[in-house]
Amino acid sequence: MCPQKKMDIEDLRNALFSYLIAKKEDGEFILRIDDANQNLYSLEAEESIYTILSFFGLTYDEGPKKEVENVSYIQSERLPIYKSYAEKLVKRGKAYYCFCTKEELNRKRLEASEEKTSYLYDRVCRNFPKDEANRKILSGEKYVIRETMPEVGQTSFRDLVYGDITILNATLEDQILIKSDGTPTYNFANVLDDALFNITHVISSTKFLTSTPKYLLLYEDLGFPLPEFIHIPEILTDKKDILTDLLGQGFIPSAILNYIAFLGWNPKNTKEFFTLEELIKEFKIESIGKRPTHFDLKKLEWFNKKYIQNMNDTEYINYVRPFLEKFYNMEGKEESWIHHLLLLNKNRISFAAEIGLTAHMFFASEVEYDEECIAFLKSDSSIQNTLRILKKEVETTENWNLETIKEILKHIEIESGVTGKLLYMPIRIATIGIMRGPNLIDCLYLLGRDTILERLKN
RNA sequence: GGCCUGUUGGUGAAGGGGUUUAACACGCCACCCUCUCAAGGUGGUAUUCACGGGUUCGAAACCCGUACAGGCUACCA
Repeated sequence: MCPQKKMDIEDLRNALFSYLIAKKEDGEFILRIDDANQNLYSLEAEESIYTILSFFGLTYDEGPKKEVENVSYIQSERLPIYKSYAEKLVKRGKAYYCFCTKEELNRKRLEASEEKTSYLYDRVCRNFPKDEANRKILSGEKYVIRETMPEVGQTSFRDLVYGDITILNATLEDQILIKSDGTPTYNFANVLDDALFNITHVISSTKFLTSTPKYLLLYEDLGFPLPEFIHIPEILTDKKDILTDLLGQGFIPSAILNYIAFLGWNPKNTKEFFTLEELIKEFKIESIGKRPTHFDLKKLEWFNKKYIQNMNDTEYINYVRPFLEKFYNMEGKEESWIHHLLLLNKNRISFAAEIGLTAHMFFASEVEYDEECIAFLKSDSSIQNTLRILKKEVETTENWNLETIKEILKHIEIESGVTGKLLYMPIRIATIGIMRGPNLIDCLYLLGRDTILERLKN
């Protein structure tokens, strides 16, 4: 994991797939923090990795918390190791010191691009005599260590998702392993760490697909056994920080995980609900897709709604209540009232924060009618009479409960002679202020006698 | 510029030469239920698989081109 920006949806999906593959293969899921570049490091980002992984139940078997044989999984603490391996490669003739400056290289690259040709490092330092190189280094001259790439032939590997990938060696640059400040490049550090930690399955974004032959060559030069390579498709989104947003809106982790599992994978049957355990059982590397997928909020909302519907009442109340309390002041509200309100919205909301919208009518200090309401109130001559009777009935009702409210409605029906929509809609508009909402009787009950009389004043 | 990968409805996708008049799910639309909305139920929603050629008795599936998209081509990760 990369501690440069907060974990987002694609990082989570990648972690999920890695987790599933590790469990599937009876292996270990290892967390490594790739913070070799301290300039780009962000503490907030690193912490988000721990909190999010644990929040989603993707527990790692090994990670930065423990130290194993004095080796931490945080790269910055192991910088000397990379250097020593690079030196080893130099000794074996698989790598060499290079004294070319950035300026020189940039100039050459620019010239090449002006001529519309590609530039690969021209390998001027490749055949530098060793003792002279050592002399330069001793005298304090800056250098990088580059890998000696083969000039002819091709390099192939089998990706478990994308199949056989072949790259011409002539297109490979003598890649830098150790930068002039002595730190390893990302590519080198990763390959070395993966090898040193005996990583068997390298799962990464398709972004690294074309770099993989380079990694492969590094494994060979280093003399390590090759891992399996699994590249997984990109997730296309038009927004950033989606995950933070989702969590803020109260989306359920298991619902997010369930949805995310389908981003680049599917069970090849029509099953759609999966727990993490079921995913472990049914996930197959062969079923990972090749094409980039779009993140679809609507579908996630549907999943989340289904998860809400599957909760029992207690679970549900515990889930949404914090959000209700965040939006509205619960002072003086009875427990049973809060529960009634919450439950009334159980199959109306897609995610917890939506309670803020659906419960609005019970907390608004005043109701404002929109044009549709106003038009309706004028649509029939019986309406004013209905409301007049409603007011009278409410005023004379002592006990305010679902039963008495039902009776009130019955009385209005008899006295006014109207039924159906013409009976209910005016009451609905006059009390909750909108034409759409939950069951009227429940609404009236929750609103309470006083609020209703207040709203019926005008 | 070179190289790699991908392209099935608005979205996720199944299907890997013939039972496909392209499954299933989201979305959307209509209807039913109903005081309204939501939920639930029923149905509709792809003149056909990016395009053009080829192979074949037969192609969404195999091959070749083209287009488009993304990635790599950094002393970024």
